[in-house]
Amino acid sequence: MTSTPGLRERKKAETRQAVYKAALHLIAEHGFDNVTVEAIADVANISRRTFFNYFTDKADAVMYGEEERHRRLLEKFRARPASESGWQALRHAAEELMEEYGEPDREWVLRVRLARRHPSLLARQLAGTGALERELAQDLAARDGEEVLRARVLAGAFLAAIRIASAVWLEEDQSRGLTETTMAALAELDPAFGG
Amino acid sequence: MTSTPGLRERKKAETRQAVYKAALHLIAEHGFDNVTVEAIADVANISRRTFFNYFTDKADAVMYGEEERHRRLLEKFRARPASESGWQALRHAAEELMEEYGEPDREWVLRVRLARRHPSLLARQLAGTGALERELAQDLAARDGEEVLRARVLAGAFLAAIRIASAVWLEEDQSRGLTETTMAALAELDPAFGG
DNA sequence: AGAAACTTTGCACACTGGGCATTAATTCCC
DNA sequence: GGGAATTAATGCCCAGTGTGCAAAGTTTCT
Repeated sequence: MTSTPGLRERKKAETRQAVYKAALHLIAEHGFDNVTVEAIADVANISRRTFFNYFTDKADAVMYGEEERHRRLLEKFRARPASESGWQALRHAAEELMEEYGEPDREWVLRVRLARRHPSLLARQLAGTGALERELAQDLAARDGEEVLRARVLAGAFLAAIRIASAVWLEEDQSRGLTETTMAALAELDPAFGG
Repeated sequence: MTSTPGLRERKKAETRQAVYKAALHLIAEHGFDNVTVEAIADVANISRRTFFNYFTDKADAVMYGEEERHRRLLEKFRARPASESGWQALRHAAEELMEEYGEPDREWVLRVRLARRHPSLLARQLAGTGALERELAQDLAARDGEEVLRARVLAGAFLAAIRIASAVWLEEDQSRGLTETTMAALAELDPAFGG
């Protein structure tokens, strides 16, 4: 796994990470509209111009963490044994993901809170989910030889469920753990896609 | 239905409509990035500054049609008899909606195509769906006395299904009609939410 | 080491979004 | 009907955005 990504690649990854963190924390503290790209670039030690080599805009930078999370989910899903149905694999992957990060991943909480309050962040978040939906659907179709339509509905419903579980947990009901709430949301779909 | 909305209100509605159509058609023809707000305002016979009194940005203007569609869906859903389950009411509302506009509502097709190609439009579209999801969930919870979590998952899965059906129909498979495809997508969820 | 490949940066520029003050239109009420 | 009050449209201004381009700086390859 730790082959040679090359110095260049490594530096790029570090910079991207630095910009993301700068964006997230600055914006969490001062509000989306009160932070300029320049301020973010500053904290990340790059020029304003370079910021735009990494991200298309502020929203993109703040929501980069979601992308990473999506990549992890996809990896975990793909690593599930072929004996599981697509739906089971998704459920297990989601479970693993939440165990991997601590229950409340602090950065994730920040992102979700910000998205809740700022339309352009919400939009970015949902757009990212849309991309993930397609990838999952493609894999699902390959895995079970499902119909395209069913595979996409399955992926879409799955992502809707985990997104909603997060929202409900975060803003309404933390009496249960996040994992528990998520599993409960997914359970609602079991009858349709097979437990 | 044609009570007195007042001249002022009527004019505002007309202007909004004019701006929306100008935005949609200009952008459909020249591409999102090749149309300035000024150009849109120009066609709609208002000043650039006034444009921003109606919409926050270009994406907002182009996607206004979706908002209207959402309002219609919500109305139809609310008008369904209380004897139907929430899920049934949603299905019937969706069916009615598609009958009301012609099978392929030309503006809708334009919007979906544009959204497919331009990230910021896609984001806007999905954000709009998110808002609708909340409203539906609230109504659903009131209707059946469902759990909040279940109501939201139901609404989320429903919207995912119709969105996906549209996408699949539009870009992959027009051998069936759009309505048929949508109903097929919803049918995948029947086992979870009751036919 | 030196050439090739790639990245960062500064600069310029058209466009954006919104605050503020002014002008124009509609509504309200006598 | 007409003048005051409300609300919308506009122009001006300005900080901020996103991107093309070319120069300068790094890393990679041999």
